[in-house]
Amino acid sequence: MARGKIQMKRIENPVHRQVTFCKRRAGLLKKAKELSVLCDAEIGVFIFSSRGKFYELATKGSMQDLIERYIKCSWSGVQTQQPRDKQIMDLKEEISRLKREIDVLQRGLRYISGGGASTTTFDGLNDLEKHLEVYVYQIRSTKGSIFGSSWNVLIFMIVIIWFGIDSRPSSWDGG
Amino acid sequence: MARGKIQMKRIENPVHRQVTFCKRRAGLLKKAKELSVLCDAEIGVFIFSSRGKFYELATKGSMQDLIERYIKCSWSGVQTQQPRDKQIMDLKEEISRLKREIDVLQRGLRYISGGGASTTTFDGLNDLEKHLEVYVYQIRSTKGSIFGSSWNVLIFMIVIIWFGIDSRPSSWDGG
DNA sequence: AACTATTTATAAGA
DNA sequence: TTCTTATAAATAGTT
Repeated sequence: MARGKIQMKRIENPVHRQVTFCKRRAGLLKKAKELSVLCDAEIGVFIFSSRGKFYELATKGSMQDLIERYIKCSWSGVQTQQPRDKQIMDLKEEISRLKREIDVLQRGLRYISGGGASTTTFDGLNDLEKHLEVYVYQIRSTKGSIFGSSWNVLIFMIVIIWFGIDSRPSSWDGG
Repeated sequence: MARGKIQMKRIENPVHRQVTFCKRRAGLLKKAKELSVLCDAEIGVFIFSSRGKFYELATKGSMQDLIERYIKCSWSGVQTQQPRDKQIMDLKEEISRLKREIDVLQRGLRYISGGGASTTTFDGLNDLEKHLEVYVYQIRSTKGSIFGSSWNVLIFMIVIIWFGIDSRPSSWDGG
């Protein structure tokens, strides 16, 4: 990819092949980590070199977990899972479910703050203004961009942030 | 990597995250294939998206073969159970945290709809009230970590979701 | 889905 | 190997 294009076929010169293997292996693993971090994905990579050397990467947890999950996704009939492994997977599924729930709310927040409503909506709450801030998140509010092209859902939110002096207000047992 | 650098952390905007996921997933799989071809390596990649969708690539043969080979190379023994117990505890803690987060939302909802504020605030939006739901959500305080014990900030939101007639489920990972 | 301005990755050379 | 650097690729923000 530099100083000239290369053909997409096996590099015959063993020295070049080895050098390229090192460089591109590092690049691939870096890209995998980045994807995992940026997009909250779980990624596993194995690489067996032509001479049998082995390299691996598992983001978020172990390769064992990833393989178990892979097996669950792809070979659904296999009975090899231990109860403990099943428990871990169930817990992870529950976490996913809860995160999805929160995600919906975040989408709504972005919708409303991006233009769906304005702060004038808060006129009725002016008496609190001394200790209020209104946070606005920025996002496009176009129908279809947030919910994909498939939901006709509009979400409005009012966000009131109350800065208390003490740790918790009595009417709200927050923690 | 273009039109500006990005921070290497989870992309919070779900739309941006999805777009980046699609682009970078394609890029990662392409790089894996290239490495395999150029350097005669055998490569397996799995990707689980945050919404649970699954993508894989196995160069030269099946993923099953790769996994068998992986197991031979590096999974000869079974790991001790202690790390697994710790993992289970960590997962349970995360579930607790997420549930607390949702609990706060529910309390906020009751608070707002019960007395603290009323839907009359939304007079200007009454025309939308046909099919609405109210959600409440809490987001991070300005002071510390999300939902840590040290927040003096409570955030109330009212969320009104309007379901349109031709709603269909959206697909995040669809591509 | 396309389009670019930029950032990254990297092939070749030192 | 490792560093450098010219260039190819990938991709973030935008349309």
